[in-house]
Amino acid sequence: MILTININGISLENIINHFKKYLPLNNEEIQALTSRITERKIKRRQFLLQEGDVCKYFTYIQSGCFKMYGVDDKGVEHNLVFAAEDDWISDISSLHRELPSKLYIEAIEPSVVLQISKGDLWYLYTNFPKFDRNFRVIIEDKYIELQERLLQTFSATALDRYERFMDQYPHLANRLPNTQIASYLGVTAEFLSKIKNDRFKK
Amino acid sequence: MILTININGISLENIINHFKKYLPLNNEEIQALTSRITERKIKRRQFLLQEGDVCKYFTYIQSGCFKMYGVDDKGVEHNLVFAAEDDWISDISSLHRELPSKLYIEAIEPSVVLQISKGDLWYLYTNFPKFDRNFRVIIEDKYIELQERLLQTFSATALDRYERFMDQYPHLANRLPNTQIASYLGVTAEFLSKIKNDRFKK
DNA sequence: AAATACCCTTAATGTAGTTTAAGGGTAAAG
DNA sequence: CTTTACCCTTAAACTACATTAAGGGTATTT
Repeated sequence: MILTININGISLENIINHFKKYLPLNNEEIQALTSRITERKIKRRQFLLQEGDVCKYFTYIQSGCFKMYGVDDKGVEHNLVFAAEDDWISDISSLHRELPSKLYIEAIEPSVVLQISKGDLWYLYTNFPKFDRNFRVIIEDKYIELQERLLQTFSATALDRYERFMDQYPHLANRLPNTQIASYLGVTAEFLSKIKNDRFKK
Repeated sequence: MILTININGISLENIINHFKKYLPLNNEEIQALTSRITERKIKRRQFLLQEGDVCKYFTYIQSGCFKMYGVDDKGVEHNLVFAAEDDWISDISSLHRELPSKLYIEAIEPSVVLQISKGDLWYLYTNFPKFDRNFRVIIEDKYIELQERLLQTFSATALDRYERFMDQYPHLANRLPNTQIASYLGVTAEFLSKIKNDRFKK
């Protein structure tokens, strides 16, 4: 059978296909999910979350690109993650504990997102265990990424980390300015510029 | 009613209480879990996992303490996590993907662990959704910890990170040698020694 | 009791990455 | 068409941390 994949004018095809990579949703689960989703269009430089706010949503990105970052006491931004189309972004710490976030989530490009509120997400978890399963696997994959990155940060040079980033995230590499990549790698834009240049001179 | 909490001479009280912090297990779930658990006594310096091995188990620590670390191409160890009693440890990446691990898990103290094999864990996930839920929350908490640590690594000095570690993990702080803490903080033991001393001289 | 293996510290020297400052490029906004 | 705002690069001085080397302490092994 074929399902309607536009409800209230919201295109839901992407998110439904997204879950097919895990345990695919049945019609009842799709209905439960899609009736709890809000679509938002986000402009470049617009924030989904700012320091001090409590994070209210788990956000699926239909199109566009976001960065989540913290700002240190000198005012320097440190990018924790990028997330583009068909990915999730949220400050899970703030969402779970309902405490003010220390982070910002900001659009790098004009974007369209689908958001689920914490209450709705809890409803889905409680009534449809498949969401527990799917989000367990999603978060496990993110945990693995983060752990590999932490190890790299300790054990590899900035150039190694840069090359690995370019290999691992080709869909991000060519649309992000070097300032943002530098902040993700944990170096200044000046230093990134230097090591990229040194590499060619060899 | 009161359950037997020793099966085949294995003390299961701790792990059952552990799950009470999340969604507590009912008798059927306890039975399913405990019949799939293997107890092992581990000596100091003994490995649960070595680089090149495929990680086969999710491990609950009854007593003792472990470190998980990677070794860089210069042979230097970098501690990713410590885990002590009433905590879990595993290389989730290797466990999931069934690929050789790049990490070591080594006992820092004589320890007793309860292990669940990947197959048994998948059985529990499939037949008792509560395990999906509980492990989702467990891994989410670990993700939050890791994310905070990564941000700190970028934005705080080694002294800040040291003081924060001592505050946050008092149950680890006083039983770990400084060499191990230095490796966790991402600095050399020599430098840690220096900054601790500089602090007092002020 | 001696020997080995860790562990902690101090200090000199070396280096990866920062800071500051400056100049030039390109895209968006008026 | 000009202005503003980012973005990228170069280069010099600076700083946080690494490396090497050495000495002393304490626990574990022989």
